[in-house]
Amino acid sequence: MKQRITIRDVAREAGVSRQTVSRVINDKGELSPATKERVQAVIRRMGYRPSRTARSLTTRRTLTVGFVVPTIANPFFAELARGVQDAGRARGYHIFLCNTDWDPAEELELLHTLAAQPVDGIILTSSRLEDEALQAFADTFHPLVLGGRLPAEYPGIGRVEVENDAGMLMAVEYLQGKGHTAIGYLAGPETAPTMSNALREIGYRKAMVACALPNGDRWIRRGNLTAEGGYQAAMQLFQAAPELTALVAHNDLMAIGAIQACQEVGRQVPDECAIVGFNDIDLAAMANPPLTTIRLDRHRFGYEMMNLLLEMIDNPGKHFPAKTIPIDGLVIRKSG
Amino acid sequence: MKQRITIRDVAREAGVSRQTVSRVINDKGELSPATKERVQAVIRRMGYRPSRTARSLTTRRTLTVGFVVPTIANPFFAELARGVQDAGRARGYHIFLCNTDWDPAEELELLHTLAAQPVDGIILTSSRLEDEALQAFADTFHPLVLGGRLPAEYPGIGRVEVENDAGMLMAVEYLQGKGHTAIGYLAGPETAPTMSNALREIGYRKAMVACALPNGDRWIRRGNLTAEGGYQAAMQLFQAAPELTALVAHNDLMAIGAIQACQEVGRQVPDECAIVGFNDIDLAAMANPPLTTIRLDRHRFGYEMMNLLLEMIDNPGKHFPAKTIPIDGLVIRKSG
DNA sequence: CTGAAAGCGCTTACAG
DNA sequence: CTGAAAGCGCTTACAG
Repeated sequence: MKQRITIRDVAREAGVSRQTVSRVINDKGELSPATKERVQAVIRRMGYRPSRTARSLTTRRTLTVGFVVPTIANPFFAELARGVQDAGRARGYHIFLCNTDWDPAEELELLHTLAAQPVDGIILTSSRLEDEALQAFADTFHPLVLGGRLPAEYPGIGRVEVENDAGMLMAVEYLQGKGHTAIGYLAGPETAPTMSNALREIGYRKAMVACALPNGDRWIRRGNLTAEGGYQAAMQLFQAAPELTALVAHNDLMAIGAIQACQEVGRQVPDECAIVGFNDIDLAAMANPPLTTIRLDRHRFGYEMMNLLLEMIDNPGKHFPAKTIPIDGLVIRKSG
Repeated sequence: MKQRITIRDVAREAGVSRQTVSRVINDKGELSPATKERVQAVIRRMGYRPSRTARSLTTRRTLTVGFVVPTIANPFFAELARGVQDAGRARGYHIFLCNTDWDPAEELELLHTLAAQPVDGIILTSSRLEDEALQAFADTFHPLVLGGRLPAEYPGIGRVEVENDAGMLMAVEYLQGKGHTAIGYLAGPETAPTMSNALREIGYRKAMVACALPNGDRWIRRGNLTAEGGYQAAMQLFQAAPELTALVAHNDLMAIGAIQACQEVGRQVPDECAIVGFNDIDLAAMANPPLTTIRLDRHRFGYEMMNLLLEMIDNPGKHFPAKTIPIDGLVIRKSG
């Protein structure tokens, strides 16, 4: 790398002190227009860019946040990431991307690494950590924003939740309206009750009860939150509960896998098995048949998480209530 | 945030100088086992973690690299990102994720921002920048690794390319073997000849010539590199060239969109229109019908880019030849 | 085997 | 409106 141009070089060249240069790059304090302009000209000419590292050391701000997801290869989290970045960009924030692969131990390790990085804050989605572990971490580092799960309030932890119950109710009511009574559920792996998988599954169970539909564990099968996982869970369900005429999936990827499973066992979608997804990822419209799904604005979700984090960074110690991302409604396409 | 524990605190607590603490955390220089152990105990007890920022300022290493993609919402780039991260993890490297949305101006701005960040190196995929702009940037900052495009060799620029020609030849030969002679191409947006879109399109054209098949612009339509883009390009092609019996797509997402288009115009896949994708993203197997596609190991691609970058970081000034990621072959499923 | 000094490139009070 | 001094938390030579 070439010899770095520092604030000292600019100062010498412009015939001012380093603080003056600092003032013009930060647009802070009173400056005579003349010197300001002169310094700016020198900066442009020399191609000077202040070192973020040096700046971070004194300001204790890194303009960097950690964004932790199970896996960025899942389009849902990728779309979330875009929202996070867009919200951060205006403030000059950069994003450290981290994947946990759903492993709680890995997740905890990552959090500590990020804290030492250091970052100004962390957005943690679909955490698999127990509430106690999260709180212990928050005691040593904050702000921390949790996306998609909803533990008890705790200082230093911001929460952004999804209206899972409302979404699931929409899905089940819609299917019931179409005459379905045996509606199964493709669930994610089993987790503690405040984690996102569980939250959505609870939504399904509540919805079945609210619609006075028979329900219980026998119409639920678990799988990874991928198309492959949905395929396998659906295959098991067809075996165990052939009476099912409709399936609601934890997410669109699993729903796409379920379509695949129907194809394989010779069930026509939607006539012999209706399928409803959740999230409405970009790909949902391109499934075959196109997916009927509950729409959640992923970009907005990411955007709100980042905005909350930024507010927490700007107002240390202040408490913010949990934010809720509304369901945008049911998008009716061809699968159900 | 709590009061930071610094090397000074540890030194005082352990009754040694700061340099000694520095030596034990970096495992560098001679230390008596006794002091080493004592200092380590204090570090553990106090929960000390060295500040990366401070360390970066003196070492001029940030253990951070920039990873620039058109959009992480495309699963191909997301899978690449996993490979990059996995290669970096062992060395303690973190990844700054950046999206350009295919905009060259945005891309250039991002590169400069990353350089000022600063990062130890940058991986740039599917760059839309002209060779001159890339070289001018490399003059001020390196190492830089380019993925998927292949400009002339240039100091400070590492290159990792994909065997587009071989892949396209496989696809076309396979289709020809199935009796197809009218094989269309779903291309990405038009770009300069060294950019990835163009490279793959050239591969298709060469393959058609090599197979002595009729070809030319009339069997090519462009679209965005998304399922939606593939859908639209395919619709145009069905209109303009109904004689086509097979379609090769720039990537799997576009191929999935093409299946959608077939569905819409009532063409059976693969009987009335065979479709072959490229990359074999995770989702390809879950398309309906499952996608026949050219397999490229995305994880390996990402991994190799990061490894090359790491080698360049470790050996400044040294020149490395372009790496080539081989095609893993044709994966025959149901769409073609 | 261990320590004192200087410095990385900035910003933050404090003067004037 | 502008500058001199100190400091952020480390590491890098240099001594001894």
